[in-house]
Amino acid sequence: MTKTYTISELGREFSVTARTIRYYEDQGLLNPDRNGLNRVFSGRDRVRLKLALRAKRLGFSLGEIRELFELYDVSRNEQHQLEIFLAKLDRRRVILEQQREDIEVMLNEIQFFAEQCRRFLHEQQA
Amino acid sequence: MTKTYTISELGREFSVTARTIRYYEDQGLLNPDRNGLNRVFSGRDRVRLKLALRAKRLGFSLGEIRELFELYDVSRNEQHQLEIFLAKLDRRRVILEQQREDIEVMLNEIQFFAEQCRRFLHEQQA
DNA sequence: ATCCTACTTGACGTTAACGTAAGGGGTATC
DNA sequence: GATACCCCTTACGTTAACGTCAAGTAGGAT
Repeated sequence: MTKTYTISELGREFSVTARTIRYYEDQGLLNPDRNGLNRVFSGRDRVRLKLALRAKRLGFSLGEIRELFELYDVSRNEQHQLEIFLAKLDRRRVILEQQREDIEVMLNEIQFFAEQCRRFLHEQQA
Repeated sequence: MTKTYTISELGREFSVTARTIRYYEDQGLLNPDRNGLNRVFSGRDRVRLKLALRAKRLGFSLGEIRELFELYDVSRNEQHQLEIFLAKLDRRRVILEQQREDIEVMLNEIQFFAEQCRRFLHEQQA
């Protein structure tokens, strides 16, 4: 008996609504079992939801996320598939590295600007 | 005579359509001058467009970007404004650091998985 | 004069990612 | 047996960020 989850349990854990989770199932990101009508989510579903939400924070669309999941599942088959997958991974790696650089720049800007603000506040008090 | 730009020049430089640039003006991110009907963009507009696009890549909405621009402009006034601004900066910093962590995790996963794929491909060839 | 090109202003269309409301089933608790 | 939850499906509504015409203007080149 591996652990299972209800829709509201997962919603609470990851701060998303049931609607969102149903939508993700609809889009092929999750594959819960059923107990009658009720969804029964596995640990695998939970991991996938977690991965999906992280990817979303990084600007992946749900379609892209599903693609990655599918490739992840299927890619143990054909060499050609693997090579395509590697290329996709590489393209995404480039984007991520660009994003990382963006973040560095922005964090620096924020810090610099916050510094300026604090200095200004100190001058006012003197 | 400081340098100016047409809408298509900026579009070319940053790989966005004229529609996008007009939309950004509409949303208060850019303030081009006019020569008759035609927009004339300043270096300041160009910088703002660049900043806006970077922020967008990081998941800022256009509304948030405008807010930051406005605060950046106005915040030299009141202390209270500055403090609010600092708080906003801090909230965004937390989000950015979360994103940075997400990216690190994802880049590691990608590298690990790519490694697996390559190993698999080598086995196939042997 | 006309043609080309770049620019303009509407205004309606589109997509993703949900929100929300309506109507209903199952169970356990008072 | 009514109340209270939790769950379900169906289906229409919403928002952001543009795309995509249509119709018109303004300036040079031929």
